[in-house]
Amino acid sequence: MTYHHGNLRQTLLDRAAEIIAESSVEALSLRKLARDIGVSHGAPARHFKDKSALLNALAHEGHLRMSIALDKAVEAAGMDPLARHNAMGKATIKFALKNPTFYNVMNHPDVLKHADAKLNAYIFAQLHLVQTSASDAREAGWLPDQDPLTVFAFSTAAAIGAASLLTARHETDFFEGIDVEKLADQIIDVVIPPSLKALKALQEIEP
Amino acid sequence: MTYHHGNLRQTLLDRAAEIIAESSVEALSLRKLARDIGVSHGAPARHFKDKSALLNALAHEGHLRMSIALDKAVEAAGMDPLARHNAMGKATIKFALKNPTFYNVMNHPDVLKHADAKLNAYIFAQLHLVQTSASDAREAGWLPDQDPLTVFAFSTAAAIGAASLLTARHETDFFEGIDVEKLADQIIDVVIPPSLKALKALQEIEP
DNA sequence: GGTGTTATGTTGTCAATGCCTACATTTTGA
DNA sequence: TCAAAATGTAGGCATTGACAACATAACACC
Repeated sequence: MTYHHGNLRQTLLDRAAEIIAESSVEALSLRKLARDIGVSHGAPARHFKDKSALLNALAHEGHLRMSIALDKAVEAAGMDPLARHNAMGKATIKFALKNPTFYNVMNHPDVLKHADAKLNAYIFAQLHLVQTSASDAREAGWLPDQDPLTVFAFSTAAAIGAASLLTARHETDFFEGIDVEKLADQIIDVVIPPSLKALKALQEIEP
Repeated sequence: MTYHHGNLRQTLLDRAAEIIAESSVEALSLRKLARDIGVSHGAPARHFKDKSALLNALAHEGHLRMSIALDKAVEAAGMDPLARHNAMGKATIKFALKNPTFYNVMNHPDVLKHADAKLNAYIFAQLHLVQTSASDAREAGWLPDQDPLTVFAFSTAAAIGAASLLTARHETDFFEGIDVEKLADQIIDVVIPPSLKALKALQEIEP
């Protein structure tokens, strides 16, 4: 009856996300995906030239959602540059914890390898935002002795490292029974004090 | 003439590493691997039950080499717990930069997913070593206000995050023309002062 | 030195997959 | 209305991972 599916593109993306969540990126097969949805094995090609193209689209959607989450968190943090950068770091890890599927796709080596120009530009722009945020925090008094690039790379490394460490839920789970969200916040608070005020207080006490 | 290859197992591993270095983990095919070496397509099965088994073996070799590199770096750092932990962090990133192939295999999601018990145990043990190192540094005066788990997770996240950030050599190369080894060292020095003396000096100046 | 056993490699086969092409049906818009 | 574009189908092809049956080499033991 309905020869045309109507919204196959979105259905493909949704079901693909489900399959990846259940197993992994590698386990995703275009033919199985088509079978699941109840459409012929050639149909997906009309919407995604390639398997890479589909994963690319998923990664893009993930980046969109993540940047929205980060924006929101940063705005909620107010005007203090340290608070904003701190919030950005925490929000990054939180996104990874709450959206493991998207996060996995976004960081999968094969996906990154075949990322198209648009996706690459998006990633680049996002990194640039983090860089600016780090520089702002530095100019407000955070790590004044380090150059801006080091400060940026340090905070970025901590955030993505924490995300990858805490989302790694394979056999060797080092964080069994631990509140990883809380741990994530604590990590970021070590990276950058949660406010300019906290930074000053820290400097007063140290002698 | 020589119907038996003689050391097919090692040859497979070596050639596999080359192929991965040239392209990627996904691009590795058992049949192409066999063709390259000049052996029938069924031969690899005698040495590796599975494609996963081969990658597992490669990952294991990578972890072995890395732990040797870390041991060496830590011993060379002397007795100061801060210097040792600092050296461990730097050596981790350096290993990733100098052995991108092994590092990629070791951290590839598909490889981790199919890691056998032995490999998992090895990874677990390695993490435990880092945890001990972090605790020692903490007891020597580093970040005394944070709990040991936070201190461990913070330093580990920074190291693996820096490794992944600095080895990500895709289109969007944010670190074009930058001395990444130097940057890596600077990042780790922000994470943990390179010596107990440096830590004290830092605390004196701060007021 | 012969011989049975194990280790190693070969060949053939199968199902699954990604991608391509030719074709069918629906939708659209001038 | 009807031609063109969009969307879905069906079949085919080369590649791949895994398996099984077989061949040969290496080795241990008498």
